[in-house]
Amino acid sequence: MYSIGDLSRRTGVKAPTIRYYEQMGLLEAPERSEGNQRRFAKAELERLAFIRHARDLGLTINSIRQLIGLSGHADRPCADADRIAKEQLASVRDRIAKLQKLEEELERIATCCTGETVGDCYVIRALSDHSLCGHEH
Amino acid sequence: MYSIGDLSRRTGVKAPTIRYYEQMGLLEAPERSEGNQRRFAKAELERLAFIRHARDLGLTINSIRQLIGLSGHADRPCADADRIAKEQLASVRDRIAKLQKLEEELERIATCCTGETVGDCYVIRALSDHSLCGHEH
DNA sequence: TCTTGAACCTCTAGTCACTAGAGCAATTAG
DNA sequence: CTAATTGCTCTAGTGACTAGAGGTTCAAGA
Repeated sequence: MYSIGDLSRRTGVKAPTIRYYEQMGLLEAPERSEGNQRRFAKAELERLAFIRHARDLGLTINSIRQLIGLSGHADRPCADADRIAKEQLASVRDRIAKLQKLEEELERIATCCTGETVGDCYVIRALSDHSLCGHEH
Repeated sequence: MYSIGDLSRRTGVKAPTIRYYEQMGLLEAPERSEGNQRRFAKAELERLAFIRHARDLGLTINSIRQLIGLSGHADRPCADADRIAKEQLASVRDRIAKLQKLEEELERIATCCTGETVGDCYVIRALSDHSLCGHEH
């Protein structure tokens, strides 16, 4: 039996966040002590590790809820779980591509500023004038 | 003189978002028609394009407010503008690095699932078990 | 056994950058 | 002149937490 603080230390998830996950239905309401404090079993520790891991991978609370729903039915085809992971992968790749364009452009903007005052600052001119951009966005 | 809809079409920023920017102090309160509708001058169109561009680059509303503050004083050194751009670049690079780790891991997870049912689904096992990860996160 | 201080409880509100909707008023095209 | 479109303000919702108030419980030392 772990207190919320134990769980927090073991998983690196802050206590208010654990309560939030419970509220969002990712964790089941745990047992309580006589004084109404949460007492978690090992299964909950493992589930929280799962949630933490999935969040680190960028899955939304909703996706995680779906995965938890799936894992309750070990006999069902795993195509859904696979689909969720693939969707997540696609979205991550998309975000990377967008950020790389930004990187390129910010690089140009931030390294080309040779002006002494704001009046001739390349940063500000580049932000004002889209035509200075290397590409569309 | 542009209506809010004109401005929206010209900059690709939705009308409610334009009002929001005004409320946040990024745009000055524009003139109004007799019937209390916003009428924007060309300067506001340009400033909105600036804001749009900066938002596309991932700058926060706060950073943009700072830049707008700077650009009002064309005689001040542009080191601040430069710093804001550099900070932004660093944060973008950071995000890219993190996402690339995720990509790697999701790739492994999503392409290795050969199980037929959730019970032996690699996706779910990998999410539960951090030790299956290729690296720390 | 008592006491102290840390950890815990619930509840509300705040964050960011919008977005959606209700319920009206003004403008514009035919 | 009328109908359709566009605009107005205001409130509330989003996601995933985080912070704070104001109170209760627990565990360890004296």
